[in-house]
Amino acid sequence: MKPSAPKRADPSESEDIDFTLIELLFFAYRDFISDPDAILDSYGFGRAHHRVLHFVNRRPGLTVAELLDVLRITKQSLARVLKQLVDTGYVVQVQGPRDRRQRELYPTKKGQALAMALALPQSRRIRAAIEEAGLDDRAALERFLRAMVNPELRVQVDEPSSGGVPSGEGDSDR
Amino acid sequence: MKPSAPKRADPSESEDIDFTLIELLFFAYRDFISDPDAILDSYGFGRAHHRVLHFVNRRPGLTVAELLDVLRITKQSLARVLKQLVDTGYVVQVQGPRDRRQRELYPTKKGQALAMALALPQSRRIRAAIEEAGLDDRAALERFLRAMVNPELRVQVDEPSSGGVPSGEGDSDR
DNA sequence: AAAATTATGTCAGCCATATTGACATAATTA
DNA sequence: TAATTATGTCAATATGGCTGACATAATTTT
Repeated sequence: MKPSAPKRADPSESEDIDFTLIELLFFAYRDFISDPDAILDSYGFGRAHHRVLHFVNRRPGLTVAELLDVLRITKQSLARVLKQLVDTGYVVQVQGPRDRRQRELYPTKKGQALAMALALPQSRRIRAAIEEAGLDDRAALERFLRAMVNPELRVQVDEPSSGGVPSGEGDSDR
Repeated sequence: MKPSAPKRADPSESEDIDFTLIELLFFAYRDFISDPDAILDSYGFGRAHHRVLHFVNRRPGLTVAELLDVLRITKQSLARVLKQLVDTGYVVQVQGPRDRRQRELYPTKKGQALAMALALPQSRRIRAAIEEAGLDDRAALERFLRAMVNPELRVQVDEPSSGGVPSGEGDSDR
């Protein structure tokens, strides 16, 4: 234990700032999304499409409102990318069974395939990093990341796929 | 050990994808940057300003070219935000001592203060998450994040503050 | 010394993604 | 029937990226 750091007029109560981890998070996340970015480019898609496709694939059958809630973007921002994904046959919208105003979103086979292709390099990067770091306690990493999320939003983090597969799914005409 | 997962036509070689950590990284990083975002708003700055100020503060005296290299953006993208930071007195540019074409970038007191204010909530979030997760091996987390970065770029990760403080620094008129 | 290269700055324009506010339609609930 | 809700859409705006071109000053090469 160090004999109490040199007294100085710090921000707040002379609290040390963890610049190292702040910076590492920046670099790590940037490279983490660079993998799918390259793939998306060749499809004419961007990160926004990735996010939408990811969550539609992970939580098939979620409604537009739920998706907006998870992504925390506005309806208008979603509209453009969602429309493109639907038009190009990666996502289908089916009328909600109980509430016919709702549109449940499902990935098509094509959508699932792309979602997988995008996730694969990310997953590999994570796996390789865990191994390289000799991080034997994977659960601890998961707990840490979960704890980084705002408490109010942790519900979303814990609810993966919600339901089954829709009836008509094969392809989309609209 | 499970008796080999059910055979299926997976991507590549039936590799399991770690959707959980992929998603957690998304949520964690989003909330991680939400803290400074709120502060930046009140200054009329955005994330781009944050990144510039962060690295100028961390590596005082770096040149424009070095900054571009770290941020991996173009000169034109940097120009806008850097100009604003200089004009509003958060960053100063001093002519390079050896090579007078270069502009060394330094934070002013004001700039240091803002950099600190932005880093503080992020650092606190990290600290709280480490504690909450009971992550006793902080070094392992650091190794993991470092391993997430592309090997070619890890040099940058490891080189913190490079030099001393410039001569005239107190404030800026231009 | 002249020529080539380098570091920086700047202009003009484009794209992706986000925002707000307003309004329309259909379906559900009160 | 009236109010509310879920979704979609229009118009306008902001931010932060991009490319390409070009200018200036300083350094390095020839």
